[in-house]
Amino acid sequence: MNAVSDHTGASPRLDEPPFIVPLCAVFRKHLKADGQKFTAERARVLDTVIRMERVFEAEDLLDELRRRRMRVSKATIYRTLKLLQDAGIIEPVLFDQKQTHYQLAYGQPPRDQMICVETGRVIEITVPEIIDVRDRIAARHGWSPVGHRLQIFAVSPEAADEPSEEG
Amino acid sequence: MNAVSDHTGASPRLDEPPFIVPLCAVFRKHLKADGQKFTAERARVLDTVIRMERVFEAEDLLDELRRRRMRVSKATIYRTLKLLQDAGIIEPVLFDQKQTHYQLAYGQPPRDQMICVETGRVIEITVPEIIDVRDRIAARHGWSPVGHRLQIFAVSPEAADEPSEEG
DNA sequence: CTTGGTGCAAACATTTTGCAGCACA
DNA sequence: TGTGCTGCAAAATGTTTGCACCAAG
Repeated sequence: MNAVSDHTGASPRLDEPPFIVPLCAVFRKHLKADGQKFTAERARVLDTVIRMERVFEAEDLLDELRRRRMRVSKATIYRTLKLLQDAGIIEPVLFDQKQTHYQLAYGQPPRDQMICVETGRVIEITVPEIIDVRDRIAARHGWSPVGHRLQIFAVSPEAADEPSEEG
Repeated sequence: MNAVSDHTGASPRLDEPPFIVPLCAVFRKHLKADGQKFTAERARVLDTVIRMERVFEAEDLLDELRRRRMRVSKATIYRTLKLLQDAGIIEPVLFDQKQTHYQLAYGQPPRDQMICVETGRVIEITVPEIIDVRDRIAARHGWSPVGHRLQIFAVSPEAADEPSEEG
C-alpha cells in the first residue's frame, strides 16, 4: 500500500524563499515569549524546513539535514517540529499514514489537497469558495471559524488514461 | 494535549439501526468475492461497529466488545477493521492523533466535521455545497472527483463564553 | 477436508522521555 | 551563571505478523 507516496521524500528548494527572514524572526519571537532559546539546532531545522518543497515528515528532515552535513538528533527534530507547529510556521497535513506529515503554513493561504486515488499523486489546490462555505456553516451553528482542511479524492488524467491494473 | 478527545470513547447506540441487515450482506458479499470467510468474530466486530455512535478507534471497539462479553482479540479487530474499510463500510477520519479513527461510511452522506479548537468537541456536519465546489475544482484540473474530506476548525459557543485559560 | 481465520506474543515503526553534560541569554 | 537544550538510548504507543491450532464453506 502506497496510496500517498509520491509526495513524501520531499526534495529541497533550490531558490532561497523570500520569507526565510521573517520566519526566523517569528520563531525567535515565539520562543522568547515562552522563555525558550533559539539554538543552532533549531535554526538548522527551521532552515531545512523552509527548503522543503512539499509535504514532509520527520524522516525527510533527518535525511535532508544529513545531506547538508548538519547534525541534529532525531529527538531534537521531533521536539522542534512541535515548537514550529506551536509557532504556526508549519502545520500537520493528514493522510492515511501513520507518520505525521507537515507543510509550511506561515503566510500561506490555506493549502488544500487533491489526491489521486489511483496513483497517490497529491497536488495542492486553493479553493477560495471554501472560506465562504465554512463561514456560513460555522455561523449556522453559532461557532466562530478559525480554519479548515479540505482533501478532494479524484482520479487524475494520467490514471484515467491508463488501463486499470485491477479488474 | 487532548485537542480532540471528547469524541473518542464512543458510546454505543441503543436503538437497532435499520441498516444492520444490508450491512451484514454487504460485508458477506465482499468477503465471498475475495474467497474470504464470514466468521463469528467478524460478525461481532461488524455488529459493534454499527452500534458505535460516533467516531471510534480500535481501542474503543475492544472496550465495547468486552463490555458486551464478546471476545475478539486485538489482532482480529485490526484485521477486521481493514476488511470493513475495503468493503466501504467504514472509513478513516483523520485527526491530529496517532491512532486511526473510523466512522460508518456505508450509505451515509459524506460526513464532515467541525472541531472546536478550544475544547476539542467534534460535531458532524453535512455541507452539500462542497460537492459542487469539489466537482468544479476537479473539472478545472481535468480530474474525476470520487470523494472528499472537510474539517472546519472553529471556536464553539461554550468555549467562546468561558474565559480563556491561557493568557 | 481444505483453505483461511484466530489468539497469542513477539516484532515493528514512530514518537516520547529520562538523564547527564552542554550552551545560549 | 542558571535555565533550558542536546544527544543518546530506553520506554511508550499503536499496529502488524509468525505460528500452531481451529473452524467455515
